[in-house]
Amino acid sequence: MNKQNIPDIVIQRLPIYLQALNQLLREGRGVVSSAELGHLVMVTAAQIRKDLSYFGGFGKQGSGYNVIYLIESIRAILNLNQIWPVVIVGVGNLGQALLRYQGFSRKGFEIVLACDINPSLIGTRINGLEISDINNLEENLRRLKLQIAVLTVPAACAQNVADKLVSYGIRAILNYAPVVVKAPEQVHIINIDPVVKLQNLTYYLDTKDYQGLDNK
Amino acid sequence: MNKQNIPDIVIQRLPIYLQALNQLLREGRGVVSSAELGHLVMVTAAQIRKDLSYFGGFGKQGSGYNVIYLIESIRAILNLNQIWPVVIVGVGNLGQALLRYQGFSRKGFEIVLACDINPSLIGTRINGLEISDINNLEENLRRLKLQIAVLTVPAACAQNVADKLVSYGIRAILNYAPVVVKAPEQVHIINIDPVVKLQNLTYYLDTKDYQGLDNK
DNA sequence: TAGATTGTTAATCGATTAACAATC
DNA sequence: TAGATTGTTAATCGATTAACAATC
Repeated sequence: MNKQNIPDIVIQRLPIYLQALNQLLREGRGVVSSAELGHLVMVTAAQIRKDLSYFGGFGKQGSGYNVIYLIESIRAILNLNQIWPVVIVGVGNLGQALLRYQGFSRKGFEIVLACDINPSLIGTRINGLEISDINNLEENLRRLKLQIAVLTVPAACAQNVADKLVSYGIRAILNYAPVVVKAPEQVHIINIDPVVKLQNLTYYLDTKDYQGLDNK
Repeated sequence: MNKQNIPDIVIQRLPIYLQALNQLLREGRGVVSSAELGHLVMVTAAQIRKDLSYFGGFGKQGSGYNVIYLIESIRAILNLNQIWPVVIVGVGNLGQALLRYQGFSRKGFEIVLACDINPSLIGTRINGLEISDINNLEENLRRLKLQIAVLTVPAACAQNVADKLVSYGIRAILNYAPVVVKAPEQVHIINIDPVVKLQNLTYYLDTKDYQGLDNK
């Protein structure tokens, strides 16, 4: 099975399956059927089986999937059997919060570098990590050989910073800045501007002062 | 045009178009073609025209779309011509960061309520807002008639808190907790656990200590 | 008018689901 | 063995793209 052939949308669902499987593990469950797992993550049983079948057969007819074995299998597929070092670029409110967030290290992502352009931040420590000067970014990235960057800079400089990150070897960017950041296709980018997500939700809500221009 | 018939995925793209259009507006651009807008947000020109056509015709043959008019049209479609009050539930690291984040209010989302279960937080102020007791959530939500909640509580209580939010009238949830939160179908939920997004990216990266179980 | 670009239809592409033989 | 559930194929469904008449 070739990595190229597997739809992105299948890969996107795997971490969610993993989340549910870990929950089952904590509850002491040994096996789970595609029907039950599907119920937990809100997808059909057929979809779960189809998604997994891209990578092989992990279940047993008649009983279902061994929870531990499926967890280990998905972790292997997603390359999660290692600690991934991460850089946070931009230590504003969001960047600081992510630095303090315990969830990353608990799940195998270690923030090993945080940088900013603000002189009053550079040299200070947050959660034990010293904030470095963004002007030393190239040197630091080349030394640490990082592949993953979390981008929490203002919109105005996001593309510029992203270009630099890519030229210094970054291969994956989690972008919180409110712009669509572009990069060569071998670089993977996920955009998660929270405002975009909220603006998506408001479409479905009742509004008090609707001033529509359309025929909705 | 019936709201039911429009694919969710179309609605998801509208805020991104808006983002790019606002950028064009700042640059002083008066009109833009579907080809150029598509280039900015990495979708085809045909898709932009198709997406917009669900709501009406906003362009002019020969020249393209008036930037200001299209911004106003999309804002109307997404119900953005009002300030949306929001509650943040759970004032840990992430919740605190979002409270301090300026991007929400700048884009029309005002955090009017923040609550937590931790007695040492309740009564303190962050960014001018007093943290309230989560035990008063029902009373506060009924009074403020909020429809949007940002969920930044630990995974273990996320579903429980979400159930309460729904029963108190919340209709949209932006969920940062690392679990798939379930709700009746008239309640809209977007999950944005950052770890899930990172786990998606690692699939595509080079790994040093691969221990695969599969045939990739 | 000539050139450009929309809005829309039909064709294509890809993802989801249903169904069931295989088999635990 | 009987019952259950997988893995996979084929059918269906839905989204994207190509093409072009309409028209600015």
